[in-house]
Amino acid sequence: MPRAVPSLLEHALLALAHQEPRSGYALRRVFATTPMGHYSDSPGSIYPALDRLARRGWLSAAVHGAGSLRPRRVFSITPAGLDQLEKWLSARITADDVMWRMDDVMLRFAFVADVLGLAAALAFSCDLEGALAAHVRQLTRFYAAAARAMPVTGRLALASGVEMYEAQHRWAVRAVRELRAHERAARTADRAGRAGGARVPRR
Amino acid sequence: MPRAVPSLLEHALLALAHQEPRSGYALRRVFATTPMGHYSDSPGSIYPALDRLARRGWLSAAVHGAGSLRPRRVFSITPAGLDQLEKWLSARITADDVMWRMDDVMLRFAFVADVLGLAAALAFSCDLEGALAAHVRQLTRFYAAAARAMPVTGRLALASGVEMYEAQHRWAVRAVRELRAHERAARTADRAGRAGGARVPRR
DNA sequence: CGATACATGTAACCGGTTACATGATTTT
DNA sequence: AAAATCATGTAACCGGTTACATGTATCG
Repeated sequence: MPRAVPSLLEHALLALAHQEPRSGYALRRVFATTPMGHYSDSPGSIYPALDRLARRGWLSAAVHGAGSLRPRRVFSITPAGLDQLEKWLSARITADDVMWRMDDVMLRFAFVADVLGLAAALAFSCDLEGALAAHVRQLTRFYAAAARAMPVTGRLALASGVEMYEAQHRWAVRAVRELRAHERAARTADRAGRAGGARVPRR
Repeated sequence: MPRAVPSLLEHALLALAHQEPRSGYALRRVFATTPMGHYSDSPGSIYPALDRLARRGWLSAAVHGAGSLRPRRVFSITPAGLDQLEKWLSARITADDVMWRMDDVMLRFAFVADVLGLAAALAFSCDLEGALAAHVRQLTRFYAAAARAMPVTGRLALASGVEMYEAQHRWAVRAVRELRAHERAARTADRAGRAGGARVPRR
């Protein structure tokens, strides 16, 4: 019976395997060389996670060099895995998500256009922008009420939290704008392509 | 033998017990009602953590209602606990800290003035400001190199990371400024106090 | 040939999550 | 008296961390 809530690391692995089939080591390198490393590298977490995903039927491992002492496994996503990935990526963003699980939200954001397309990415961003705006309002109220009673650095630490969310919100507004522009560009290219004989490539 | 690296939750509990002796429930409530909840509330983590801290001799538990079926324990910090707390708070900030452990850094910041005083808080902020500036430069370089090859939302997600660090840095600059002002005010008050007969209270 | 990077794993440990259990006090 | 809230805990589960073990390919 598949676990109800896969870990962030498992989702990240699923999404990376969706981009292209990769070996365990190739996956590790992604975590080791990009800010994705926040979702934890180290063989001790990745190889067991890959095993779990394979056992659940979300990844399939093509074994290269089956006879040798060190067979290499290259992981690809399965239809069931893609289902799970899409389910994860298309879940609506809740107030709890932005309050407690921004790491998960941003990981989802990083892959949403890849898997679900530009329109879904745009919807995701709009949702996110709204949820962030609401959370900033709430946090600001909390700050106004609590700041007076707090010692200097405690207050500053709280202010930092508020400002991080404000920055994240400004970013979300820009993300919406950029994705809209992208969509417009894609539509224009599409129309030009159909009108003029598919001269502009879609990718 | 005490663990080498206490968890964030343990440090948070130590710091809160340092502010004033508190019961397990009172501590839980702090986590449940403030953004400190990010360091995890829930009895299943807090009570065992308090047990560990008491076993290590960093907290001492004053038992109220010893005979009853539900004795209450009020935790205070011990000299050994204060040692540990000071050691944690006075550790220099490294590049790794800002890259991988900003949650720990900000938790330390929130308590540093409380435990070590304003001067230490100011030094901490200056360090932090410098480390953040360096990290922003590094991240910006990475972004410039990687952005071109990335899909839209992946690039935007990365940009979000850069902007979060930039916002954190701007905050740090302001924190330094505010703490300097605070120190100046404290010194002035002190001088006025000594000159005019301790009329202005230090706290 | 030896060092280094590539590549894959295992196992012990630990702490956080979730869910459950229970008693005391206050409110309706 | 029932319900809600205050208050304290326990136990199973799970996954990430750390450290270790080992084999393969490449390069100077």
